[in-house]
Amino acid sequence: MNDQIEICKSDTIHPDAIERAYKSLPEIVHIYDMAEIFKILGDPSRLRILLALAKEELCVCDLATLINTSVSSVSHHLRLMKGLKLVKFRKEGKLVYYSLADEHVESIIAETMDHVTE
Amino acid sequence: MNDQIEICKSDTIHPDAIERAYKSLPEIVHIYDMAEIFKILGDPSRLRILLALAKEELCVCDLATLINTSVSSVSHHLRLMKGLKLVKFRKEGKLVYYSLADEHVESIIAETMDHVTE
DNA sequence: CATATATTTGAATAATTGTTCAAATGTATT
DNA sequence: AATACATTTGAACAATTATTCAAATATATG
Repeated sequence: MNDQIEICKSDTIHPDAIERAYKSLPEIVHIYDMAEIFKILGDPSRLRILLALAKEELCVCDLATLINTSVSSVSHHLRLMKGLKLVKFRKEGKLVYYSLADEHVESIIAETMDHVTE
Repeated sequence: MNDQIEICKSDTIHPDAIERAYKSLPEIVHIYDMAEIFKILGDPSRLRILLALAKEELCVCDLATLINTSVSSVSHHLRLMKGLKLVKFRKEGKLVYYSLADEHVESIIAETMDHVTE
């Protein structure tokens, strides 16, 4: 076996604690879903977009002006966030208006803001 | 200028909305700090480590067994999370026990869990 | 229909990152 | 001291990703 090189010799140092912790873990699929969301939130440009949308409904062009990047870049970010249901949109003529999909996004960011400002 | 190719022609489609949104944004440094935290949370292995530590204090070896990866990999993850004050540790002989640094981490993950399970 | 503007999309590139491997460090035990 | 085991560390590699550029759509207007 390959594992023995890296894995601890005494395979289970605290078997009971491991067992309890293991049983408390959410379903693996939910863990992957959460990781995907956090990965999306882990980019300053996207965070700024979401924070802006928490305050105002804005079109793609507004967002590009606001965070000072290309329209294309903003559009790519919005596509990712649409995919994870973090933002929603409505079309009005040439323009596409984006806004937050639900209040969870705000809560998650607010909680993290608390963490970094304390 | 280079900008004119990508930036919208009508530089400000909704100047008032942009202004309001801009003023509501947190300081840029906090946005970058938050992004760093989310980036760290955006990995399934690290999420599992944090979720396990939310339930039990565990040593590096326990964590490696629990999430079925190498000790080295776990150690690298823990180093990153230590750096962002997401986990804390105490040494006891050969062993190093890790636990969550504060309850914010749990709240952030819990809020996100709500989002993915609804 | 032709033009103008907003948005989307796909490919390419540069940068970041998770894991592995090998070696080093720290701490007990014989 | 020497051995054993837990943990850390650094370098290397493969995979992922943010941005840019160019081109394609979509929608209004002259």
